[in-house]
Amino acid sequence: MTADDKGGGRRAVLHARTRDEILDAAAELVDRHGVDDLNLAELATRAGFGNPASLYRYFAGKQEIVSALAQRGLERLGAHMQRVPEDLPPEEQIVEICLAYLDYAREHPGQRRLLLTAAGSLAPDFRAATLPDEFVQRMFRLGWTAGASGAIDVRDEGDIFVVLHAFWALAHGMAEYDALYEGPERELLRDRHRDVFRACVAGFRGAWRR
Amino acid sequence: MTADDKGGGRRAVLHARTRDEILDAAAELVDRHGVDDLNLAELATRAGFGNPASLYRYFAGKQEIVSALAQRGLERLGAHMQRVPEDLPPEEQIVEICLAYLDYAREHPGQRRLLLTAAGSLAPDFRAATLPDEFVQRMFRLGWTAGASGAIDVRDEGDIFVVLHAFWALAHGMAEYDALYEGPERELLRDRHRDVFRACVAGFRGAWRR
DNA sequence: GTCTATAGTAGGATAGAC
DNA sequence: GTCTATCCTACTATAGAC
Repeated sequence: MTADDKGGGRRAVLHARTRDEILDAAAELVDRHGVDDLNLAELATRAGFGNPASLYRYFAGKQEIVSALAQRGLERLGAHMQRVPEDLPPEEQIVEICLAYLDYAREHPGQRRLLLTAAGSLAPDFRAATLPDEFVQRMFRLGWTAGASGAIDVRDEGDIFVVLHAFWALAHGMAEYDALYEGPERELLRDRHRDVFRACVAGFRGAWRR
Repeated sequence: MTADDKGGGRRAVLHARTRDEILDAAAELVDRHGVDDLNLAELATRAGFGNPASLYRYFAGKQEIVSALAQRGLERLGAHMQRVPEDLPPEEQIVEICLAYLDYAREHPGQRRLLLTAAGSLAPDFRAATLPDEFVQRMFRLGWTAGASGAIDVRDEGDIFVVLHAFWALAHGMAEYDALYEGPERELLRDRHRDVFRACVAGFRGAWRR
C-alpha cells in the first residue's frame, strides 16, 4: 500500500474526505464569484488551510479542481432531477424537470456555465456531449415510448435528440436569464417560467416540423 | 475648441474614427477569445499601435472599451434583426428574428455574454434591463396589436413581457448551445433551431397559462 | 499623439524546512 | 501533510521623453 492508495486504506479514506471538503469550499466560492474568479488562496483559506500550497497534495492544480467540480455538479443536478415525482402526467414531468434545473442553477449560480460546458472541462474533445444522464434518461422515458409518441410529437430518433437538446438549451437560457434578477422580483419569475415551459411542451405536441 | 472637442472639428473626427478602429479590433479579439481574455497589449498591436499606452488616449481603460463594445453590439444586433422582412406572416417573423440573434451570435461568438449582460457593463444597476430595442419593438408589433391578440395568445400586458423575456432567454440558450458545435454538424443545426422556435411560437398560441 | 520603460498587482505553482 | 517563502508569468495602468 502506497501513500496515494485509492484502495480503501484508512489513509486513502481521509485523503478522499479532504478532497471532498476542498470541493465543497470550491463550490461555495464558485457559486458566489463565478468560476473565472476562483482563486486558490481564498479556496485554501476557506477549506481550512493556511495557504494554497497544501491544495497541491490533493489536486494537481486548479484545472483539476474545476473538472472535479463540474463532474460533481452534474451528478448532483441529476439527483435533483430524480426528485421530480414519477406519477405526474408526462407533460408536467418534463416541465418540472426543466424547473429542477432552474432551481439547481439558482442554488448554484456559478455552476451554470460549468454545467453547460462541463464536457469541455472534463474532456476538451467532447464539447457537445454533456447532457446530464438523468435528464436524458428521464426525458426519453417521458417523451416517447417505443415508437409511439408520448408527451411530445416525434417522428424518428433524430427528432428525439432535437427535442432533447432543445429543452436543455431552453432551460439553460432561462436559468441564465433568471440569474439577472434578484430578490422578490425573482420569486415571481418561477411561476412564469413554469408557464413558459408548459407552452414549449405544448408547442412540441402538434406538428412542429416542416 | 479644445483637443477633446466632440463638436465636429477635424481633430474630433479623427479621434472618433480611431476610437472606432480600436473597437473593431477589440470586437475581433473578443469574438475569438471571449471577453475575459481580452488583452490590451494584443489589442494595441491589432489596432496598429506599437504598445498599449496609446489606447489610453482614446479610452479611460479596459472597462470603458468593453462597455463601448457592448453598446455597439446591441446596435448591430438591432440592425441585423431589422433585415427580417416585414411581409412574412407574424409567426414566421418572430421565428426569423430569433434566428437573427443566433446568426449574429455565430458571427460574434464572444459577444453572447456581453449582449445578455450588456446592461451590466453599461450600468451595473440595471442588470435585467437589456432587451435590445429593435427586438422589443418588433416583437411588440408582431405578437399583439392593441388588445387583439396577434401571433401570440396574451391576456394582458404582464403576459406580453413574459413572452418577450421568454423568447429572449430561449434565443440566448439556443445560441449558447449552438456555440458548442462546430463545422458541418453546426450547419445542420440551423434548420433544427428554426423548428424549435416554430414549436415555441406554436406553444404560445394556445392556452398556455394556468 | 506615439513611444520606451516601468510601476503595481494578482494569481498559479514550486522548493524545502518542519 | 502543513507550513513559509518565493518564483514566475501575465496584465492593467501610468510617467515622461520625443
